[in-house]
Amino acid sequence: MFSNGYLLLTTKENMTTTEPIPLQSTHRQPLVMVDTALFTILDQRLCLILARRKDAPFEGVLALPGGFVHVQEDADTEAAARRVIHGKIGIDAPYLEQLFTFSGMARDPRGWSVSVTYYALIPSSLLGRNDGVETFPVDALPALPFDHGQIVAQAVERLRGKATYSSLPAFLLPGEFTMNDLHRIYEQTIGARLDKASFRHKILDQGIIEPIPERFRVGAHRPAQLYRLASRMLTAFERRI
Amino acid sequence: MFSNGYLLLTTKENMTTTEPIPLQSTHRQPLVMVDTALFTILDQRLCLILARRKDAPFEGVLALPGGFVHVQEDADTEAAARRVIHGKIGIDAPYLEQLFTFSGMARDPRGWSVSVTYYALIPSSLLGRNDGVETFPVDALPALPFDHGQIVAQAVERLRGKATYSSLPAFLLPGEFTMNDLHRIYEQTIGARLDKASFRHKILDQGIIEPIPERFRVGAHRPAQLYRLASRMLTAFERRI
DNA sequence: AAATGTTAATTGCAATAAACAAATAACTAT
DNA sequence: ATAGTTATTTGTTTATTGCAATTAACATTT
Repeated sequence: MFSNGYLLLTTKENMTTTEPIPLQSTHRQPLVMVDTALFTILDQRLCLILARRKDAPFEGVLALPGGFVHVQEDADTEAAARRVIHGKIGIDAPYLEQLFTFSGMARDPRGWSVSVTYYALIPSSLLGRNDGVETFPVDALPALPFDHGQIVAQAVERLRGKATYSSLPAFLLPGEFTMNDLHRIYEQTIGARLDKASFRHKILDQGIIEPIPERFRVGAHRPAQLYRLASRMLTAFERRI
Repeated sequence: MFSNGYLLLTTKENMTTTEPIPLQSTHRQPLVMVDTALFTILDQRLCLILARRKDAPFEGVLALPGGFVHVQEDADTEAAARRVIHGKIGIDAPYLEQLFTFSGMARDPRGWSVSVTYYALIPSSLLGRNDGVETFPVDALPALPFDHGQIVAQAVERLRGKATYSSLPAFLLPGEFTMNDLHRIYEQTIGARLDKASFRHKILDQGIIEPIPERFRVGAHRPAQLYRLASRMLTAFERRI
């Protein structure tokens, strides 16, 4: 059957030649769900988007948006996460990344379960009015059901870890922003002070943003150069905006 | 029922007061398994431990050690991974970390599945003789079944990413090692040349290892100081060794 | 015993990057 | 015009890193 030694990846071709194996685990299988930590910036503070649960357990309680994985419909758990996010706040997240998979007996009163968690960065400009959706600064969250507190803690840690040396926080901003906007966002996500001059150098050297020619934000001060994410930083999705 | 507003975490206490909710997902649930990428150093090369599969599909083919999650027995997926590793090579992995959760229709001929993957670092000194277990340099692997090639690629990437600024590679070494041993391991895992002097400085400044007083490795050269992982770097498990 | 070879460990210096402090620029509002 | 506000730049100082050369402590060979 495997005369060529090894098979690399199960493609659709060899799936049809492989007879379907109805093998089931001899053990009861857990529930598989996805939960999402959605970050945004409001009033220059790093915030989390929470939604009131529609079903038991914890019906009506604020929690991370989540749901079961739909084996028939979802291509994978990331697709499930996108579906959950779209269903909850009506938009596609510009930045979405798998965080961690939580599991065990204790996390859900329904029993042993697995939750594949994702975190996403969402510019507040994309947020409309949504029923049952509320935002909270990450340093002033309500108590959360299940192990969602743990999930949030890990999401914040990951975001902070990545923010220091990547373009991540820029995804929390709208298309145009000033150097100071970006500076504030980085300070918020990292949770510490950053030197303005050094920050400017690092960001520009890395080439993750580019100035928009002739575009400035005016006000009671020297006009501020407007920047945008460098085109090479954008996903195919973003470029379409 | 939730008169105090919110519940933080589902503890054993409130699990008994919460009536068991036999709620099931309205959708068919996927198979949940764990797969492990086990790294070790042999002949000063970064290697991966593979095992021949005992069951269909791909029976007899070399693959990442893995298995189904046992809802009854496993505390969580990490416990399942530890069980798999122990069953396969008979030891507990000194360093074990969750890598990524792969999912979807295409990865397993049995249908839609979820694999929570882990990677582990195992000093070759702990490896005994094991039936059906073989090691391969990561840059000379056989073709692998399922999506295991992808899993390995991601594991190597993660290891390389973390190695640069952490104590990770030190877990691939036995209890005592020289600065040169460590230097070689870092070069292997990172896959690039590192300046010896700078390396020495960085490692010692970070305090991830400490010299063992009065202990040297002798040979046809100036005796080399022996080091060990600084005690604060060790897990509770490691300290017992 | 002296010379040689080998690897360990240290040192010095140039290049680079980061942190800190301050000055200057370009406006608005009064 | 002047004061106020924020943007941007310019130095100066302080680590960090990369590279090359040097010294140390042996074993081995002659």
